[in-house]
Amino acid sequence: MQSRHSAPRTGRPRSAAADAAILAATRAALVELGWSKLTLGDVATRAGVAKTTLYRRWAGKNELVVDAVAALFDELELPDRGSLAADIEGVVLQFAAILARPEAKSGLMAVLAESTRDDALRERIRASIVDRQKRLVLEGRVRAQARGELPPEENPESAARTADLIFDVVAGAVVHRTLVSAEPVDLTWAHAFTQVLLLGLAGAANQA
Amino acid sequence: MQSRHSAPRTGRPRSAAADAAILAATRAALVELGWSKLTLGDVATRAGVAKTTLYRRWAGKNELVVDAVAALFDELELPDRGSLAADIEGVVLQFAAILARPEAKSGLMAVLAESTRDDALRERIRASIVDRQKRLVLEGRVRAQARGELPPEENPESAARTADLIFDVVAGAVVHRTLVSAEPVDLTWAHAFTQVLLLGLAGAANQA
DNA sequence: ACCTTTCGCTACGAGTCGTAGCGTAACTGT
DNA sequence: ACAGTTACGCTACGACTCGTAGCGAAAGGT
Repeated sequence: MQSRHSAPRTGRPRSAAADAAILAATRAALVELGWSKLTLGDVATRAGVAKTTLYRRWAGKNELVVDAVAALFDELELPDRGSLAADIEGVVLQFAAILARPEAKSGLMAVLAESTRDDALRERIRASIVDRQKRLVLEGRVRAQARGELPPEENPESAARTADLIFDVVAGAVVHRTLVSAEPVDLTWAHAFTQVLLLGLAGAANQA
Repeated sequence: MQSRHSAPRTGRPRSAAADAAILAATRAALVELGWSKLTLGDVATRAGVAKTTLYRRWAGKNELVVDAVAALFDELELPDRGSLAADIEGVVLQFAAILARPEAKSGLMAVLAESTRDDALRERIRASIVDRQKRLVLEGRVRAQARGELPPEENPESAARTADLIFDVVAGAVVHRTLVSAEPVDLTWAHAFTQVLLLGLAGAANQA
């Protein structure tokens, strides 16, 4: 991430191990303490680095937690289960499994809350977390079109709007179920949800 | 809320005006500062009360913000627009209008984040905010059944599961659209969303 | 009048924040 | 090998917030 400005070629390089240790320590602190009681000094101690090192790399708590949580979403990928319905179910379960982890819950929601007052933070979240999920929606559609389960899109503009709608519905429902309702996203729920979504989209396409 | 233990009949009564001033000051502080930079001392100053008064009534920042945000959801009600689809659209737009306010965004998300590590807080949120929304789903179904738009439920258990699913999808999608995608819930979106939801539910009911 | 509870105010130790300064460590180009 | 450059660990610091305690005064009930 910080290689946006090509790294300086001279001087002592930043320790990649320290980066990993800090992010791991941040996640551990999120699990034990939650967002509000997490202190940067504590994270530094857990990671075995000096507090100043932490401040040299991240501007503050928000940015640090975004990076720590973003790593959790690296494992997200679109499984090929043979049908569009099964693919969606797989993604829902995968996403839910990540959200079930306490560090993901408390960390992600807290930075989202802060992002309402900080556009730069929202952009960081979008780039490192949200877009990674959105990509799955687009890939899933392409794959379903290749299978012949979906017609090729006629109007690219309305296709983009539909993709956005799907994304908000899927991610929103899973997050709400996990976080607000505090009930598990199990096979039963994922199946019922997927069915409603697919039939709704099919019906809307027929009516249009 | 604090009348759970019937108020003591003797001594100086608590000032109701102070309660209102504190909650209003909390919302104002949320707008200006956001969650993380909101301090109880600042809220007390804004409300014109002593900091100690604040601590006598609320255990901490979490509980205070929950009450302050909960008041925003008092205006939620189910409009009678003639059809199930129109009713749902109305609720979606109403809910979105509340969520669009900055104090609702930052406050609600922050306490939700904290509630992942505090069961008592989650219960408080559920009682004072979430259930008020959920009630609308149940009322909407009853009204639609009276209109003949929905069949009377056969299995009360599956009916409860369906209501939970609807609730998570509606609330989740609106929250995600507003907060994560950071795009407005306008008439176009609300209409498209409602159509997908209703057609999906109808299709799922036919297949069952 | 008397009792009870709340209120505003002040003061306090404890903890966190983010930064500065310093000497040392690690790596690069000549 | 050596000088230049950057990262690191450590310590110390003022500023701020936290949550609580103690006090006298205010506001109500009986």
